[in-house]
Amino acid sequence: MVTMTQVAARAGVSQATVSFVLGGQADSLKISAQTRERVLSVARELGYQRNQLARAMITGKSRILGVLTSPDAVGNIVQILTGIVEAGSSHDYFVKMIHLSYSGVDDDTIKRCMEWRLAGVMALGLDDDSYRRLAQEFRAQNLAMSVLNYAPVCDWGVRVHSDDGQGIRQVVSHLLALGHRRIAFFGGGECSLSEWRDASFRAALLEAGLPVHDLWIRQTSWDVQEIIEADVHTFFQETGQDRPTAIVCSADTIAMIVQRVARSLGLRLPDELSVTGYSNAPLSSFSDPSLTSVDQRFPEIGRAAAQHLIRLSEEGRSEHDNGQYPDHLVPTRLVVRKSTADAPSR
Amino acid sequence: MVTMTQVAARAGVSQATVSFVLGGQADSLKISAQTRERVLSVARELGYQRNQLARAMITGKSRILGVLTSPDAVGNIVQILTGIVEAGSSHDYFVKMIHLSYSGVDDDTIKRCMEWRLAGVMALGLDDDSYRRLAQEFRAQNLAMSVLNYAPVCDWGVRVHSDDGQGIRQVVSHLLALGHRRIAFFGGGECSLSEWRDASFRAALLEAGLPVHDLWIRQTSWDVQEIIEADVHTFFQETGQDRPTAIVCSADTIAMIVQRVARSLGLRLPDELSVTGYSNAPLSSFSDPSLTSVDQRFPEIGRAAAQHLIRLSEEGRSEHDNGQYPDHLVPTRLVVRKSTADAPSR
DNA sequence: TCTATTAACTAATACGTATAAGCTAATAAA
DNA sequence: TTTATTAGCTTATACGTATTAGTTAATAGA
Repeated sequence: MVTMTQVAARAGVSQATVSFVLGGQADSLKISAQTRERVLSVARELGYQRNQLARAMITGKSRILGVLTSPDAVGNIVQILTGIVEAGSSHDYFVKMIHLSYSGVDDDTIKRCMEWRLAGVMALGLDDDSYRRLAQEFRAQNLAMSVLNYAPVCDWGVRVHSDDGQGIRQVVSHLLALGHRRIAFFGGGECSLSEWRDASFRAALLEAGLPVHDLWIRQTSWDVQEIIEADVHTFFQETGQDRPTAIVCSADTIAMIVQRVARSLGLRLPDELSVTGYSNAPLSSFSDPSLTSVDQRFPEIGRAAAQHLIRLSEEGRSEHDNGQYPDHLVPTRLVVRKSTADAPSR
Repeated sequence: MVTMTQVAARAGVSQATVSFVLGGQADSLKISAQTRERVLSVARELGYQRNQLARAMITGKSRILGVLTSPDAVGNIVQILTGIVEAGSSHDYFVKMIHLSYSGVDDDTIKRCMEWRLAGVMALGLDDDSYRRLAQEFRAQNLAMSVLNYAPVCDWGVRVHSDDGQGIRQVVSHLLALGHRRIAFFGGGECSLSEWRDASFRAALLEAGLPVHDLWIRQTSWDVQEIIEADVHTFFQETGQDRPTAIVCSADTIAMIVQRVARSLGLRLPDELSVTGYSNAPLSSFSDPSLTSVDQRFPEIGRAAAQHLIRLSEEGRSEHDNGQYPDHLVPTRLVVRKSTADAPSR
C-alpha cells in the first residue's frame, strides 16, 4: 500500500505537505495551488488511498459507529440499517455490526464496543436487562449511545423511535372517516411498547367520543402464529354477532392472522371487516386483501440515530449535560391499501 | 482511555512486557507467572481495553470484513448477516457495512473498501456490472473477496451460495412422493439464477421419467406483485381444465400469489393444488396454507463466506493461486408445511 | 571455577498519519 | 533601508501498540 511518505518522495515535498493536501482540514495551513496540484497528481498516479486506521489512531476519533442488535430483531432491521449506513457514510463514518449471542449483552459485547474506540453505539431489539446494562457501562465510559425503537428503560443517550401515538391516531382517524364506530384493538403482548399503543388507541377513541370496551382491547403475541390464531378465534367466539366492524392490530403479523381467521369464519374482507396492520412490513402488501398499515419510516429512524451520534461525537458533551436527551420522535405515515373499506351499513 | 504504558508504570514493568501479556500471541516470549498475574490484575483494576486501531495499524492487518450490498437486497440479508457476524466475531474480526447508492459500485464504494484496509469483502445482491467492477478492482489490489448467492459473472474470490440444484430436486422429489405427476414451474425472470433453477427443474422431471411441457415452465417477476398476478392468471387461463396438480415456484412471493389467484378461481388449497415456495422467507409461514419451501440456510452461507475470507487473509495466497476458487455450495433443506398435499385422484 | 545457556525481562524502533513549531524567502510597512 | 509580517514550506514529535534485538541474572555444564 502506498503511503504519504512515498507520495512525498515522488512529488519532491515533505510528508507533512502531503498530509496537508490529502488529509483532513486542508485549510489549517496554506499550500500553493501549484504544489497541491503536483501532490494530487502524484497521489492519483500512485493510487494512494488514505489509511483510516492510522488517521483514527492519531486523531483519537475512530469514526466508527457500532450497531448492537439481537438475532431476534429481524423484522425491520434492514431498513433501519439502510438509514444508518447512509447517514454514516455521508459523514465519512462507518458502521460496525455487533450481533449478540442470544444471552444478551455480556462482558464480551462491551469489550467489542470499547476495543475499537467506537464513536458511538446504536442499540435496537434488545431486552430490558441488556438496555440497562448498556446504559450503565456506556455512561461510565462516557460513550455516546442512541437507542432505536421503544426502550423507555434506557436512561443514557438519545432514544429515537417512531411516534406510535400519532400512528395509532392516524389509523383510527382513517377508520372513523370510513364510517366505522365499532373498532377493536389487538396488541402484541405485555411490554412497554404495547402499553403505549394500547393507551394511544384508547385516547383516540375517547377523542372521537366513542366508548371504550375493555373486551375489545386485547393483547396477544407479536409473532407466534399459534398463539395469535387461538386468541383471535377466542375473540370472535366471545363477541359472536356483536362484532366490531374494524380491528386495529399492533403488528402486520397479527393483522394477517386476523384476516385469515375472519375469512375462515366466512366473513367477506374487507366488506364485512376492515383490518389494519402496523409497521408496514414487506409481507403486508402480500396479505389478502393487502394491508392498510402504518409506515414507521425505519430508514429515517436509523438516519436520525446515526446523526445524533455523529453530532455528539463531534461536538462533545458540555459539563451541564447529563447524557440523557429528549426523545426523538419520527412521524409516521399511514399507508392505505385494500384491507380497509367503508363500514358496513347495519 | 488507559494505555499499556499506564498499566506498565503501575505494575512496575515495561510497556513491552505488558504487550506480551495482554497482546496477541503470548507465547512468543516467556513471562513469569508472577509478572503475568500482576500485569493482568493491574489491567483489570485500571479497566484497560486493547486499542484495536493501534493493533491493526502496527500489524498491518485490520481484522475488518466488509459487507457490500445494495438497498434492494432486503430479503434474506439479515439472516446472512447473522452468520457473517457470528463467524467474524468468533475470530475477533468485525464487520463493516457498506451499503450502496442505487447506482451500483462506483469510485466511492471502492474508496470506502480500500481506506480501511479491509481484510476482505463480501458482496451480495448486486447487479452484474457491479460484480464485474468489484472483481476487477479487487483483483488489482489483491483484496480477498467472497460473493454470496448466485453471481457466476464474478471471476475473483470465492462464490458461496446454496445448492439450488439440490433444492429444486428436493421439492420435486417431495411432490413425486405425494403422487404428483403433473408439475409446473414458475421462475423469477431472466437471470442466471432463474436459469439454474429452471434447468434443475427440467433435469429433475427427466430423472423421474416425466415429460417436460415447455408451456408449464414459466418465468415471471421475483417480487412485483402486479406482474406475478397477471402472469399467474394468464397461466390458469391458458391451461384451463388441463391443469397441473402442483406448481413449483422459484420464490415464496410467487408462491403466495399463486395461492391467492388459485383460491380466487375457486380451487381448494392444498387439496386441488399443491404449491411450493423457495427461500423459506419469514412470510412463507404466514401464507394460507403455510408454504412448503426450501430453506437455503442463509446463516450458513454468511458463515462460510466470512470463514473463507478469514482463512485467505490469514494464510495469504500462494504464487500458483489465481484468486478464483471452486464454488462453495451450501446444502439446502426442505421445509414441509401445509401447502403441499397428496395429488388429487383424477 | 569458568563458560554456555537460558529464563525473564527492557530498550529501541517502527507503523502511517496529524499537527505544532520552526524556518526561509518574499513582501509589506515604517 | 530596516523591520514586521506572511506565504509556503520542512522538521520534529506524538499516537498506542508489536516486535526485534539486546541485557541481566540465574542456572547448567565442564
